[in-house]
Amino acid sequence: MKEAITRLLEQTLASMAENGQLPADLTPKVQVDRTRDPSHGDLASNVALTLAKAAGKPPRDLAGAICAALPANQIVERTEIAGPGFINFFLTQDSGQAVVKRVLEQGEAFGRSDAGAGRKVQVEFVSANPTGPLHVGHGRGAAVGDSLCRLLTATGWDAASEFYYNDAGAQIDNLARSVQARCQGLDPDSPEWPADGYRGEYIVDVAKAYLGGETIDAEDRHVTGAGDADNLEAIRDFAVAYLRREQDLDLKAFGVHFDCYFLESALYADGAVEAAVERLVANGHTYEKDGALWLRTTDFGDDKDRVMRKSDGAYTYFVPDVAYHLNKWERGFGRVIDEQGADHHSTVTRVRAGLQALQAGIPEGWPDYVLHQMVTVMRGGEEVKISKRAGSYVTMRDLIEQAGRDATRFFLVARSPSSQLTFDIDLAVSQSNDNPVYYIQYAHARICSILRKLEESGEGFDQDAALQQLDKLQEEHEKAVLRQLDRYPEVVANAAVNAEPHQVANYLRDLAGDFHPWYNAHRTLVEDTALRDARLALSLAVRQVIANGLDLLGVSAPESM
RNA sequence: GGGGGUAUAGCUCAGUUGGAUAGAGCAACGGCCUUCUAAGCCGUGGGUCGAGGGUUCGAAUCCUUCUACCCCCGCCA
Repeated sequence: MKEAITRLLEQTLASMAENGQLPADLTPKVQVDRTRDPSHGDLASNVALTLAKAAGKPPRDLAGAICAALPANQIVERTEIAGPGFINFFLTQDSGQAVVKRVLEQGEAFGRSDAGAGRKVQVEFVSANPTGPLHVGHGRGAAVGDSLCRLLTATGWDAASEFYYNDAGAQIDNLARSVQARCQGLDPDSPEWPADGYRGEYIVDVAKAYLGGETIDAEDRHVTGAGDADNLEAIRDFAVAYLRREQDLDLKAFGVHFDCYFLESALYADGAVEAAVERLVANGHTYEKDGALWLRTTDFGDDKDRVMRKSDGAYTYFVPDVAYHLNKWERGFGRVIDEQGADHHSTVTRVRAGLQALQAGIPEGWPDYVLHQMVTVMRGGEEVKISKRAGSYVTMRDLIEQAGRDATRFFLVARSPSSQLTFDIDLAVSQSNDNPVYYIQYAHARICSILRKLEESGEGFDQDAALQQLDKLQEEHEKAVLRQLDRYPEVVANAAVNAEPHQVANYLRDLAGDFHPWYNAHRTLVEDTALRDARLALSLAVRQVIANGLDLLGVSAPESM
């Protein structure tokens, strides 16, 4: 609807320019906004304000001229000039009610678009090292990243989700040594405990399983514990498989699916890391110093150069990162979004610098990043410090088990990624009824309940007939719901473009907030068949949009609660 | 010291990309269930949008200077 008005205004301005009512060289940016106050109509534009100076007319006069020049159409009932020169559009009843038909006809497709035109995009998220259970921060990444994939798919992108799985490098060695120490009966306070070892209790579980000869069935690997505390290699393989399986279980419980798990070790195995290094050296962006190989990232906007190959011969993590991203580029992902915690912010410049230094034709700002700010966990009114290496933890599994999948997901996705998030466990668990997700799901369940009631009553519902009766929707509550439904496609488009799933969450809250008052004020199953049909049609539309929106967040839409 | 983020009601947070009188939930207070589900609805109170300056018809939103908090600044990831 907003677009229709925008086009109408553009036409009008173009014809005014032809008539000489406006300067011909004007390239007006037509902006149309929804009004906050219904007394200002349905939509409003500020064109008269922005063009006043160029047109050499007072804004209100110009607004009047524009209104007078507006071509005849089916959607605008009348216009008003308000305030300093806003043009307020009051839409015809038909145009406002037509959204019900669109929703019911398009069903699950309502709100989707082809803006992405089938282009490939990859979203990488979570990418936790297999050195411990997933914690709340990973949960936020999972919720945001997964929703982002759904949003991109819904807006016409060919979206693929990916988990970069770091199964090589120093932290894995560290993990193996920690498990070995536990196998040997050491605890983190003993003097022989490895430096920087993982101190968490879960390491004990891994060690017990290894010593007990347990078999681990992870998604991509099956390992049986050798039971030999001296075999560090066997311990490493077992520990990685063990923790990988734990992460699989958590992600599955969270309803998050990955199209691809990418193994860091594969980059070493197929020579991609070496090849990247050679290319960087050949391009002249490296130098040796203090026994290490450095990349001159300062040539590409970094504040200091970075070590690629340590003096012990091993590569720093960012070298495989660069090789990995080159691989993504070569796989044809013209767009890549890396969803990470803000504590990894420093890798952004570094990876981009490395990619530029490869001189592989990769655009400068590639890839995109969505960095979510840190999650603070509160329990018993106190902050719970999360430290993987120290072993203090609030795991994703705890949250899902205690607060439920839907509430946890909603909670983690409902805020702007750039905003720090306080996850109050007591609130999520003990007062879960206060969680807005139930408010939204309840609206869906209520509508389902009405339909069950309708069925019990033996009355029928003819959708085609109902769509002819939409003019019966005259209550203010109903108009509010109609206006809200009309917004949905814009919200989805906006959320996808800005990579902000929380906009969908906010919208659903608003929609439910328009539905519940209507439900309370007016019965749907009334005697008057025409009115009943009209209200049922509107209710079905609300149910559809709630289901569509919740799906974008990975949250279920229950039929009863 | 440098880089990034944030600052909006008692608390947790929105704010449609610069629009009209700044919103929601929770918390507080007062009402509403023999009616399609009360996880709901109706009403009341609550604000120097961190502070100063600037840009313009118009600023919570943009620029600038401060202040406070979070994250990063490793030959860890």
